[in-house]
Amino acid sequence: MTSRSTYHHGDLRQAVLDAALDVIAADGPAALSLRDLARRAGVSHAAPAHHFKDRTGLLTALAAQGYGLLAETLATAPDLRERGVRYVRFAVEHPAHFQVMFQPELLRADDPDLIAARERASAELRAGVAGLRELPDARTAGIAAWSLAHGFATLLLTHNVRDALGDRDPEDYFRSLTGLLFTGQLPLTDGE
Amino acid sequence: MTSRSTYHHGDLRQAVLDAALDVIAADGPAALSLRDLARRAGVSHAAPAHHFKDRTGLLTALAAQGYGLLAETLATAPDLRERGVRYVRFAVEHPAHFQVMFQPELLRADDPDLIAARERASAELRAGVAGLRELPDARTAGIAAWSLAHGFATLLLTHNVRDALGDRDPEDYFRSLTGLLFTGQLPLTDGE
DNA sequence: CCATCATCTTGTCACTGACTAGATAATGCG
DNA sequence: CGCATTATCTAGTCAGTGACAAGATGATGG
Repeated sequence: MTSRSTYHHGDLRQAVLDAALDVIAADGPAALSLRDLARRAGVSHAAPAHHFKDRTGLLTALAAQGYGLLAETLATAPDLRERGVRYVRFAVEHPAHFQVMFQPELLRADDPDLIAARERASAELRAGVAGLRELPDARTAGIAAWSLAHGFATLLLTHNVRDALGDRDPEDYFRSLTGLLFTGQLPLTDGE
Repeated sequence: MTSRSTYHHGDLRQAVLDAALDVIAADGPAALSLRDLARRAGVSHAAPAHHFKDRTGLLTALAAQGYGLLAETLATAPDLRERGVRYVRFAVEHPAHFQVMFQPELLRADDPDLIAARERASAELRAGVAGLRELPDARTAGIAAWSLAHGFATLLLTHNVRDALGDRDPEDYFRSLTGLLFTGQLPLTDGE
């Protein structure tokens, strides 16, 4: 990849995005360097800027891509619990996307692609509780379910549930979490 | 603060930590520059390095401080629900600490102070479910409660629940979340 | 066939983190 | 009290980075 016969790369945009995913998954967004990505793709140090304008542009493109993937993943889930499971699965399978999506300081908030993709994912999240008509406040219920899945996914990626997990599959573990919570087995008060 | 009569600053360590909290709360950890912090404190660009070794050292010190604060906050909570509420409150009142604490790539994982402080906070989290003797698996219950609080706190700080929140107090909203979840009002399957 | 445009290169600038050597103050030990 | 040791801070330097500008190369369409 270091030497190239053609002057043009061919698909530099995707090559840079893929390389960025590797770097971020390994060492986080802070370790990401446009010049390093350029070296990996075998192009000059300023080439990536033409596709993403700047560092923020690259991260914004990644986040938009992530929201798109998440929306796809959620779309075909049969019920609310499965939506949660797929949310967790998305975080595990696309850790770099997930990290970038939820660090707004790294992104250009007014980017049209980002806003559109986020809205698609958001609609899928809302769809998960839309059918629960007996609920007084579907939106609050949605936030509750989202919080649970997002929190577990985040703690998973930040290595905070390793001991509890053991060698169990994260998705299975999450299923048992929902079972514990939603059946009212966990009392809130008078614990002692 | 720019000019200083004495050669020594007096309390440069805390001054740098405080300035770092401001920067991170405003623009995230990525916007943090040791040289900028030095300028704010009115010292030379290399002075902070003596207190924190490097950038990672500074962030690790912040994280350790954060875990200490969190442990203190949780210690006096009367029951599990109130522990969750205080977890959310901590995230709102100390957003910079919270962000840094849960980005392991930014930290020195083997730092003794960090490990000790994290263990103190972890013990307080476990204490929240320790009294629930009727539970088959207190550890899993702890992860469930932690996930919910952590997820809500994270979504709060990343501006993902603004619309749902309106002008309500985040803590109150979280209380209603727990009420909704733990009483089994939210069916998991057959949503449609 | 040529004009236009997208893509890539080269060169440059200010800024940053990390390191080194040396200056200055505080501390403790005889 | 005097002096050595240590903690703290300054000044200088280097490689790496993001951003920008100007120009080269190749593709595309009228």
